[in-house]
Amino acid sequence: MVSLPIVQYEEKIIETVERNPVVVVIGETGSGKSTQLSQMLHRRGYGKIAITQPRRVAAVSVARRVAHELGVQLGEEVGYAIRFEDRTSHSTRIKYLTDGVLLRESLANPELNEYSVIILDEAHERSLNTDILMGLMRRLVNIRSSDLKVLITSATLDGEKVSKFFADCPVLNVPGKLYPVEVLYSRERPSSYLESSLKTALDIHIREPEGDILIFMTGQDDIEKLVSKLEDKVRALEEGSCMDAIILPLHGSLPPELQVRVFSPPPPNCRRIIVATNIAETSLTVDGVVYVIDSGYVKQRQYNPSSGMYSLDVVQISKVQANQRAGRAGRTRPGKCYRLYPSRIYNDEFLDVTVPEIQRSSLAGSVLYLKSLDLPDIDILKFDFLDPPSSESLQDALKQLFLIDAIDENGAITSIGQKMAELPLEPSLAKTLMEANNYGCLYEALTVAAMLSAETTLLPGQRKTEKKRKHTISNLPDGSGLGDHIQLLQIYECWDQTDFDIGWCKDNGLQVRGMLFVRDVRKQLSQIMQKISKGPLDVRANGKREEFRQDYRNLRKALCMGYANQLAERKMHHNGYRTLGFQAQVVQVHPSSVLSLDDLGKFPDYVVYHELIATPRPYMRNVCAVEMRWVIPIINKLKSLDVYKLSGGVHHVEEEPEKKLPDFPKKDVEVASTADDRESRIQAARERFLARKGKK
DNA sequence: GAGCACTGC
Repeated sequence: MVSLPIVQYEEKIIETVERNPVVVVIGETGSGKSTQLSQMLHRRGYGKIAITQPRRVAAVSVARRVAHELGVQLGEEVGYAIRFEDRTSHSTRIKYLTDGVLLRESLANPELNEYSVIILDEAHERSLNTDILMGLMRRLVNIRSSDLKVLITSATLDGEKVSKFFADCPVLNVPGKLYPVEVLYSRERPSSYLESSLKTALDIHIREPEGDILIFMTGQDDIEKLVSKLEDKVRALEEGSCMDAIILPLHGSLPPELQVRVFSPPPPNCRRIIVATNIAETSLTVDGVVYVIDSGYVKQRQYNPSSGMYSLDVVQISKVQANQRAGRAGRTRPGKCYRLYPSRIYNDEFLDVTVPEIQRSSLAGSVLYLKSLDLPDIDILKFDFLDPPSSESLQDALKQLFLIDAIDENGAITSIGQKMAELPLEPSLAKTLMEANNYGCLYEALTVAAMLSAETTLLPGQRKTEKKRKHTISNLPDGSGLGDHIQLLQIYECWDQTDFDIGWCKDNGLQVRGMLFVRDVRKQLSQIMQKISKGPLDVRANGKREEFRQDYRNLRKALCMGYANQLAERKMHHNGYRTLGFQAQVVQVHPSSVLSLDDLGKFPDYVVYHELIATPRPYMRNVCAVEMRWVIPIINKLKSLDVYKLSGGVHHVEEEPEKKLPDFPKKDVEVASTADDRESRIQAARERFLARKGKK
């Protein structure tokens, strides 16, 4: 422990913290910042210390290590708090928590008086929650100037910017403990990064001394292709010409038991070649890696506020990401990083920092959260944060919130909106629960909301062999033809009837972890509903359920009210739909949907959808049939909407258009926002094209 | 008739 670089800087750090309310600490990998900063401040007698982490596992493992170093029982002086699990007590002085948990805490106590020190760790990852916390911290240090210290840890390329945001606070540099990594660039960008990765990996395997190889690819498809090509080539090598090799895929939808294979060391005289997504960038650390191959690409989910549509695009990584990837080669000894792009691309085209999540997500939930905090001294609409989102994105959020009565026509939060903010759900689902409580179907709505919260983790990732699973398995219910929400409800109820039998999940191809998560979420939502609901609460299944089962009318009505901004109307003579938002989109029901056709081969006239996804064709994922008479009042409300009033009478569009993408190295950023959008769409299309070419 | 980077309250 004494060998950690940060220990030598203790005096300097303490001195700087004593003199300044905010300090930025640049601590590279291996500096020990996550475990040591809190202990230093604790030793100097500061009161309760909160340290946020973007990931649950990190909060738990770092807390465990600190407790061990201090020789105390975990949960006593040192503890952690993550969703569903609070291991702290009255004696806790050092508390590790996920940034989401700290946001929840500040909902109950906006001044966070409990803490003397708040450390936002890994701020350079720019998670949505960390960005919001940074905005709140800027306000908090003014209000609690005498008794609060804030530390923010970040990466080299971002430090000055964060410092500027906090009134030019001091920046301390703490070196990391990485071995040198030699970076090698390609002369030009390869026409196929898959082939290029293959060739580079084989070259390393044949020529270079022992040490594992880590290859960064963009997704499961490419990983599987590369793994099988590598296996062929390695098998074809002449026996005895070089050491053996095992090839391991690593990505998020791999079942956990296959993921952990990368943690067991290879047999002697054998090299491991790990082909991974960016899960290996931060979430999982593979020991023994000496060579890194970096394609320079990543798959990124982005939200388009003008269409309300998500897309998953292959985009170039940022410099911070490239350096993080390279660093994975130098953890145990000096290593090499092969970048499959020229240094010119790195210098001129890569952004310094990954585009923050706040500029890539729908902000309905965040805006509702901030409004519910009721901070008179902060202008939410200016989003006075490190990288403000576009005004278009904010207006989209306001419109959504207005349509579900979370805010009134002047943009002020309503009492129902206040309650919705308490629920750890996106606003549309929170509203669905509130409506369901009125219609006597909260019991079912809780299940639907919980199932949707876990949706992506329910089905296992081996889709090659089980492609048509959803349709071919007959034992799973089909939503009675009414749509995917109803199916999700029915699936959970089947599981409930087996007394939550693990074997039942396995038999039906459902991820056990995912289903257990659903049960936890459901319980949590139920408890919060009990807390915030003053009137009678219908959380237990009671009699009269049978007639309800027929068509789930009330539940579908509640969903319709909750998803008021996610409605679609079928086109006259075919099964395409037109969304009823502000910019009508022509979309299709996703082919995986269980929504059924009527006798004439037609889908229902109206549906609500959980999300729009461009893949690249536009689809509605998770749809539910609703009735026209429920939809009409919503359409009328749509007509009455006045965005100008919602935004508090301020024209934000004209205000600061150049702030939209502050970090793009493009010189011609001062174009109108529509042209700007077009530009980025063209850019995205170009990258998709390149990525497709790479796959061939 | 078709597809899914990674987190998290």
